[in-house]
Amino acid sequence: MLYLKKYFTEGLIQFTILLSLIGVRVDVDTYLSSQLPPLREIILGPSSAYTQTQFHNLRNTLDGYGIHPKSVDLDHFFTTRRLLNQVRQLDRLSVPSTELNTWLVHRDSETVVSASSQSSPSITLDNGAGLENVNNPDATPAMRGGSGAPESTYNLNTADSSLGAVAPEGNQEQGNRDGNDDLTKEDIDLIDILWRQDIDLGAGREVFNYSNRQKESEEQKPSPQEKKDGNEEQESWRNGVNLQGAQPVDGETGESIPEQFPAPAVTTEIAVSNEEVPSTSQGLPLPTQVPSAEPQLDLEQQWQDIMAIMEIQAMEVNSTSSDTDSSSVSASSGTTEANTAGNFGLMTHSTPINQDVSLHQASLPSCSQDFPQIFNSQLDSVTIPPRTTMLRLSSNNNTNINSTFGTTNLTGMFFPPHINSSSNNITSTPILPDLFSTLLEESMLDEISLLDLAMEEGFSQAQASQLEDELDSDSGLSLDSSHSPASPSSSETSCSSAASSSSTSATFSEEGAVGYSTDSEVATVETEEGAVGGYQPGYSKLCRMSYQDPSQFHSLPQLDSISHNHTYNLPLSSAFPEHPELPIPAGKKAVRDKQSSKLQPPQDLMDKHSSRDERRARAMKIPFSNEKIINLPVEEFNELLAKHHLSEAQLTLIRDIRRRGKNKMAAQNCRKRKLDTIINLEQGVQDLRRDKARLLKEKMEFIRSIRQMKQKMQSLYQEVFTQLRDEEGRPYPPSEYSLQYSADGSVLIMPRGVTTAEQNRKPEKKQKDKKK
DNA sequence: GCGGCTTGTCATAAC
DNA sequence: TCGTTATGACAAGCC
Repeated sequence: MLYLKKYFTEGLIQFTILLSLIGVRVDVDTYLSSQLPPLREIILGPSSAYTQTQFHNLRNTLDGYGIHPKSVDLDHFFTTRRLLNQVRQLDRLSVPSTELNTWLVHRDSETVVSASSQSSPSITLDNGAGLENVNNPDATPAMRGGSGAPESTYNLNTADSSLGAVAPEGNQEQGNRDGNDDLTKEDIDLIDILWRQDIDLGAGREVFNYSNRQKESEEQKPSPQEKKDGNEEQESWRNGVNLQGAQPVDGETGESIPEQFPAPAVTTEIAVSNEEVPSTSQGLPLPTQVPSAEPQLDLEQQWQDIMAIMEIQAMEVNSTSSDTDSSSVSASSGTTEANTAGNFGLMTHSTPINQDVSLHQASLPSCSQDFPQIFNSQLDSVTIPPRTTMLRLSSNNNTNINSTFGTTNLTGMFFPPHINSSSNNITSTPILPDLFSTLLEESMLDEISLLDLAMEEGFSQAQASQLEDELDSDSGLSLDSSHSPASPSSSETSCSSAASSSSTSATFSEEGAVGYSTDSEVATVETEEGAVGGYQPGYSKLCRMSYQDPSQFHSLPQLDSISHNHTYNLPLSSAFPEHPELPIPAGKKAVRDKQSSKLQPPQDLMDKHSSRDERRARAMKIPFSNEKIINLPVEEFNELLAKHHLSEAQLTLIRDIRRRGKNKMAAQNCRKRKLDTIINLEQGVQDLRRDKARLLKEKMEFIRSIRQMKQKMQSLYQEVFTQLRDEEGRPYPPSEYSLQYSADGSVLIMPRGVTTAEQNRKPEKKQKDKKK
């Protein structure tokens, strides 16, 4: 049950993100209240611990004490909207939505047609098959019996016409046996769940409680009439959806609801709109990933892969920026040729965002040439191999989705998020490497000429030297701006990679942050709290991932460099003479701990993993846990103290524990905040450097343009001067005369050496108006 | 042994 | 006044 619940919730979160990315308003608050630290931190980003918060005030707004006010779990409550906005700004995240978009909702008429048997070139069926293969490559009817519910959510290509969306392919076989309408009750139930999730994203989490619903269904089962009623009920709400119009919109979420075409056409294609109806089911599909061989290759992993690819692509794209721009523009304008976009799989994936993509004609260009195999293995099964059919994008019926995913966003999708994230100027940022290289070249090539120009054509010495300095500084700047090892971008990238890879570990901490624990987790924390008692910047300061047991990461090569194992919470012989232990080297110590743990009684084992205060509390026989002592609100804390008759020493210890515990968390928060500040400052520096580079480039362009104008002016001057004749018809020798421009626009020919004062004194002496 | 890093703790100011 | 938080400083432990 927890298993299902967890994956339902994860899927829902991911689905929510996808919906957000495509512009559908989703109230995440409801869903983010679940305890999913890794996902949450990946999705939501920085912990609230980075911001100063009046926890006392916020506490009153929290529902219960399940989350300690200082826990980073509080993120759900006061950072959701801000982070949701950030998520929406992450164009890169729209890539997975492509996957979503390709999940065709298609409905056959009453007849059940096997996807594989379809001769129609419709991508729909293939997609459906692909989806099934992807999500459950080993899917068999037998297996389906075990996890049929989640699987069924993936099979979008079957023929449950009433739903128009969800019916497992596997169930097609069953349907062949039992008839199309003979989906198992579980299937219908699940479909019901899926549908309700989709149309009512504000639903409580109990909606996803499969067993409960199963119970309900079982209660309904006995009576065929009731069953029939249930079907009618489903039918009714389906109809209700249909009645909402061509594009029904969920009133609560604003999400569009898939169109239901009443006509029993063969392979009726449903225009996939932004609503991404299918996504409805997509919230659930995630559970089906569970039985897959590598469930850890989830969305985050794919995103990280994509990010890594895009970083490479960004470089390549920069070399052919014009092509990129054109293709991206064309893609966004809805006149794209898929083949053109095929070079950029990500962009191609973004195109289905257009709601009028006809999936019947849609094809997803192969990503194989651009995507590593790791991603292909995920994507290819979802996307269809290159087809000759092209992605048809209708531009006449686009909703605001198109405005949301305009050219800019599409452009932004090609570049690493860390580049895009820091600047409002999305389009300018991606060309940074190119810009710098250009600047370098231009700097080198033009430096001399610019200085010459400055000297010759009016630039002061100071200006010239300044320009020279700027050019020099720019050169150095370009070299380190994007490769700074300390830059947040690289850090984030590697960190994200580590985080996503870390997701392969099945033992995620359920806590929000290392060192933070809720009361409900006291038991586990007390036993599991070990080496990492607090904030581990190595893999949590940037990733904001939290793990209880760092040993889980020792197998991860990405984290090899982060092998700190500060066992502060392990027994401290120095602090406790009563437990004298010789210091043991960490490596051997771990081994020894492992070995000794088999022999030691539980009490000793607990001591091993307890903090000093915990052991003190045990020694003093404090009747409640340290977590309670630390985390309880003061009222409850005082009540707790009053309830037990405690000695003065015990009370003192308890208050010390509380003070130290709170201070420990405060210190962790403080350090996090510091780090975040540093990271933000680094980001700001990079932004400023980028701005400086841009301004320098503009300046150089201006200088060049001024130089060109001056050259043009010089040529005109020569042309005019050579045409001038004196009273006798002889040309003026350039060595003796020059043209002077007066303020009123007139042009005077003056003997060289004549000062301006003289010119002012006798302007009429040799004045000749030249009307050009 | 030394230096760097991380974490816990204390003291103190501020709210 | 009390409780809590923030933060600098220090120490301990690990690598």
